Amino acid sequence: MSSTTKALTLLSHFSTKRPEIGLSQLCRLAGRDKATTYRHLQALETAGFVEQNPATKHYRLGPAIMHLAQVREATVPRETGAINVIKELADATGETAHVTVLSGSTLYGLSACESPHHATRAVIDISIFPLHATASGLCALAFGPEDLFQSALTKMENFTSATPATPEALADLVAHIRLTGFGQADQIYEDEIQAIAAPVFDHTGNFAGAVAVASVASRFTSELEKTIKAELTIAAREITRNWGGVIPAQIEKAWAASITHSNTLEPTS
Amino acid sequence: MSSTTKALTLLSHFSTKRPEIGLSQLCRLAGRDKATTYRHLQALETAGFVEQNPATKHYRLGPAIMHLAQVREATVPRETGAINVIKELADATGETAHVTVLSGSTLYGLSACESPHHATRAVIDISIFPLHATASGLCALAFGPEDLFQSALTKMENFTSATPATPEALADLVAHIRLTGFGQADQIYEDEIQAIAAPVFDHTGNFAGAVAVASVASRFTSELEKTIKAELTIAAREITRNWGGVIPAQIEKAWAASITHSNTLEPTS
DNA sequence: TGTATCGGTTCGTATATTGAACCGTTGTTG
DNA sequence: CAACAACGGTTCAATATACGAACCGATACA
Repeated sequence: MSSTTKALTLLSHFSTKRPEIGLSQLCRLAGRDKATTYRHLQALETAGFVEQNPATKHYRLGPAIMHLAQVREATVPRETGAINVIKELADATGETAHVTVLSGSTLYGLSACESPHHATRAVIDISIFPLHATASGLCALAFGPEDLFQSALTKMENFTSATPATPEALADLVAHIRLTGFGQADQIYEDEIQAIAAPVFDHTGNFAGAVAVASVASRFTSELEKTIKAELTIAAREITRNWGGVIPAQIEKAWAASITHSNTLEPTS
Repeated sequence: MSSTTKALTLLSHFSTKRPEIGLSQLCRLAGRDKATTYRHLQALETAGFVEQNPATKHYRLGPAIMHLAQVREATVPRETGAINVIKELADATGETAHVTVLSGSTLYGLSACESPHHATRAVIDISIFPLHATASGLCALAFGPEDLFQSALTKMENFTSATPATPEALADLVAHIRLTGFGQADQIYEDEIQAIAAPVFDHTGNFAGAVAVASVASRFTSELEKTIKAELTIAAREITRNWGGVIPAQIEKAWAASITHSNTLEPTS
C-alpha cells in the first residue's frame, strides 16, 4: 500500500454524519500513527483536499474536491458511467440489461445491452418506462420521490392481464419492493417477459434511476433469479458509485435479506 | 514535496477542456518520470480518484470525487466558505465587507463583516440587494444570467439622485462593469456610501454571487480604491475556490487591466 | 496541582519511492 | 512488410523519503 493510497483512504472517513475530524480521532479511525496521519493530512491540505476549521483545528474536506467534481461531471455523463456496468451485467446473467433515469416524474431508458447467450431474449425498445408496469418503474415508486405514486396513478395503462389495475394492487407491489429492495415485473408489461430491477442513487443522495435485467419468462428459474439479484446488487452499487451516490443502508439490508431468503440451495458458507 | 502531494497535483491537469489524459502525455504535463507517474496514477485509481477509459487506456477523474463532493457540500455550506474570507477582506481594507448570493433572480445578502478601523463605516442592513442600485447587484447583471437584466428593469426603485433611472443608463453601467470586472456603486443606493464588488462563481461554472466592500464616500480616494480592488480580487478568488468554481479568464484579464490602469502611483516593478 | 488529551514536532531508522532502461503491443510509413 | 516510433506498463539498484516512538507546549478538567 503506497503512502499516497494511505493518505487518500483518510478521506473516506469523512461523511455527512462525521464531517469534521480531529487529528487524534482520525488516527484512531485509520489505525495509524499520529505523525504519519499528520503528514498525510498536510499533503492533502496542500492539494486542497482537506482544510482545517480554524476554530477547532479539526479537519474537513477541502474546496479542491468541488472543482474536480465539476470536471468529473462534465467528463463522465451518466451514460458512460453506466454502460460498461450493464454490459458486464448482461454478460454475467446471459440476459438483457438496461438502465433508466428518472427526470421529473418520467422514467427514461438510458441504455440497454443484450446478451448473445440465448436465441430468444428480451428487447428493450421503449424509451419511457411506465411507472406502474415495469420493474424499473416500480423501483422508482418504491424508492423515488413520494409524489411519484400520484403521478403513476394518472397513467395506469393496462398492458397485460397481470398489469396492476387498481391503486391498491399497485401499492401492494410497491410495499413488497420496499421490503426486498428489488423491483419485480412478472409479465405485467409484456407477456413472456420477466424483469428485476434495483435502484440507483446519485450524488444528491436521492433515487436517480434503476438498473434492470429482463429475461424470458419460460426460462426464469429460481436459480436464475438468484443470479440476477446477486449481479444486480453489484451493478447497482457500481453505477451508484459512478454517479457519486451511496446505496442507503436499509436497501443493502433488504438486498441481503432478500437474497439469503431465496438462497435455500447453497450452504451459508 | 511528498509523494502524495506529487500524486495529487496530477489531478490538476484534468479539466473540462482536457478531460482524459494518457500516461505519456501526463508525464510531459507533469514533467515527471513515466514509472513514477504510472504508480501515482495507480494509487489514485485504487482510491477512485481517477479511472481508465477501457477503450483508450487514457485516464480521467474517478467516481470517488463525486461522493466526496457531496460530503463537502453538506459540510461547508456557502456561508462558512465565505465568512473567513470577508473577515480578512474587512481587515485588509479597513472597510465593511459582505457577500451576496444569487438565488433565482434575487440577490440575497449572505453575511457581512465590519472593520473597527474607522468610527464611521458602512452598515449592511439589507437582506435583498437591488440589482440596479448596488455594486453586487450590478455585478450580477454583468456576469450573471442574461434574463436578470429584464428582471432588474421591473424593479428600478429610485434610491438617490445617482440611481440609474433608465434602461439605457443601467445598460451603460453594466457594460462598463463587464470591461473592468468590478461592480461599482457610487452613492447610487445610499448617499455617502461607495461600494465595489467582484463576482464569485460556483461549481456549476456560473455566477453565484458577489463579494463587496462598502466604504464611506468622503474618505474614498483612488489609493483606497486601488487597495480595495486588489483585496477584492483575492477574496473573490478565495470564495470562488471554496465554492468549487473558477474565475473565468476574461474576468481575470479585466481585473488585471483595471488595476494596472488605475495604478499610476507605483512603479510597474 | 496533577493528569489526560489535544495538535504538532523531532530524529534516527529502514522502507517505500524513484527513474533509467527495458518489454511487448500497436499503428504508421517508406 | 520491415523498420520505426510511441504507447502503456515493468524491473531493479540506489537512495530519497516515509515512518513512529518519544517529546513539546497548550488546554481542560477534577
